[in-house]
Amino acid sequence: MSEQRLRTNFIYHGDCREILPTFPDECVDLIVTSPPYADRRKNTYGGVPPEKYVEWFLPISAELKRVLKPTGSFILNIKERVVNGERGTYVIELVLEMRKQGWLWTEDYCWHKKNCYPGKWPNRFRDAWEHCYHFTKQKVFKMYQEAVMVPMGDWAEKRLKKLSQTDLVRDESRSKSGFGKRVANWLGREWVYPTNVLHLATEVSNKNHSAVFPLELPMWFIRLFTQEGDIVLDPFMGSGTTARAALKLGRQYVGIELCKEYVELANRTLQAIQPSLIAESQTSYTVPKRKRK
Amino acid sequence: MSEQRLRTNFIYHGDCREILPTFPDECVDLIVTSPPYADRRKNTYGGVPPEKYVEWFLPISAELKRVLKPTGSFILNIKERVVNGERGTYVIELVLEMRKQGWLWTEDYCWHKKNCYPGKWPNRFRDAWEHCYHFTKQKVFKMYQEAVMVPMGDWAEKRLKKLSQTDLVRDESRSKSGFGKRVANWLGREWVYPTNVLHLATEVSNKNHSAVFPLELPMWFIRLFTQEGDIVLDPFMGSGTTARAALKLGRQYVGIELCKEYVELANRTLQAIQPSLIAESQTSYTVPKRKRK
DNA sequence: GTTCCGCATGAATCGATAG
DNA sequence: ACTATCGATTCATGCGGAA
Repeated sequence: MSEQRLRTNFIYHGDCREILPTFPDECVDLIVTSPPYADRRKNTYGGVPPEKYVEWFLPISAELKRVLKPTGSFILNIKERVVNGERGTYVIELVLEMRKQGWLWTEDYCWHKKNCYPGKWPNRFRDAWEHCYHFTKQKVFKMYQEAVMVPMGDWAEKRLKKLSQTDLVRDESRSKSGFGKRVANWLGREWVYPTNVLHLATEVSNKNHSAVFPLELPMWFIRLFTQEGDIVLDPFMGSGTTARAALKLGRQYVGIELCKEYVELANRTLQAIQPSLIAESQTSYTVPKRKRK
Repeated sequence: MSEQRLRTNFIYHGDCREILPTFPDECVDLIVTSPPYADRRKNTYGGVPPEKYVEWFLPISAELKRVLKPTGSFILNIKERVVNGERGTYVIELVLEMRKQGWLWTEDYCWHKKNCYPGKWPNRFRDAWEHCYHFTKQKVFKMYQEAVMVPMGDWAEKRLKKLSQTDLVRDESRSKSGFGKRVANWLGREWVYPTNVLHLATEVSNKNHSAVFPLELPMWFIRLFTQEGDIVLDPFMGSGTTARAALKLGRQYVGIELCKEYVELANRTLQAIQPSLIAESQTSYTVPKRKRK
């Protein structure tokens, strides 16, 4: 390719292993994704077996590292699948290998799924949590902690209800810098910082798509690691949850999705939210390779 | 040693690397422990640095595997320390190495610490969860799921308060098997199985000694993996929480603790709970090596 | 006896300072 | 430069004393 280009507010249709190399270096502020788990979603992705998972993912994480800005963050939502009665080790092996690639494993956020998948087994209970690994390129990165402050007391329970009613689009469109801090001041000391455990219910919504993560999950990380106008990438977009979250928060999204039906579904959903933004995506900027400073 | 012997309802004073080899093969039903985290508790333990942690622990886990019954379980409570701005990898490396030893990594329970340590940093939030790795020797092991059933509705929130007030000593001394189910019948309420996420607050009360994990934590696993009279081992006993939990639930405990003050503290606490049992420990059985059936 | 408030106390982590 | 120590930050909990 002669030059690398990034379309924002756009969903690429294709394999991220082929699409990502067409992106410029250091062009996105945040990556949030939930890749297909080992052996899952066989219909849509090759159904990577657990023993091949690390090998399959490493070239992708290398590209992700290239396209992420130095101060950016990469949130990887993943969980060890049960393989033959044991938790698979591919996830922790992946973490070790990504560190060898130069990623810093900064944190492991715990997503507690309040309503987890039902079932009963003789040797385990229902799995109600997943990792959200936080990788960065540098020890110093952008983090806007005030944007996710929560009411004093029971963050776990109360946050969701308050959030899903008011906090979504409107509050974000005011003056941005120091937004959270100002709220904190207004309310006195009623607001505290959250912990690294997120309590969110999965969305039971669409039947055709496997239940992926709830809108609140990418929203939380987008608030935490980006400012308005920043670019959020999801290389395994699925039905477009990350894009929806970015749009609602006034950020730009970039999605990649292999399955055409998902691309179309996501585009329809996004169009319904903000038609104008989607139209703009046709005119997004290009970045010549090696010309960047 | 000519014969290997196990004292139950007894706390050994010494290094578990030396004590464990004096135990017979396959003599305990459950191991629950929270070893000193890398570089923590320097005063009482050697303060194993992160890079030596795996090497230090592996001989211990090998002995633990030897003394555990084939149908038994090993619960390892541990958390990755932040080392130089990154999460340390010694924990996940340990998991990989223990599998090479023959352990099966059956599950990773998540302990959500409702009251985590305070603090504010530019790159992370407060750490509010820890691993409780569940290792077994076989794919089929003993698990009494009914013993930890919880009332339908909000297990997370309600369980703790109810438990800590009544559920402790008295309820345990009735007939044990099918405990949860029977209660369900009595009360005519809906009981469900829990998930693999435990919501428990740490105990801040004890002043002299670091609070380690709350009594509820070992109690939950002891209910889940043992029956009355079974033997529970904690090779890093600390102030005796695991022993207290075992005693309250009518199980036998075996503790090992390096620090003499902890041994004495634990013995005082246990004596206060049930003097007769402790006295009995002087007459516990011995098991000649190779003579067991 | 309740309820309410103040206070000490953590298996923490970072950044600055000192050796 | 690299390591060891110390101060600052922060909040859920359970206690004791007070209303």
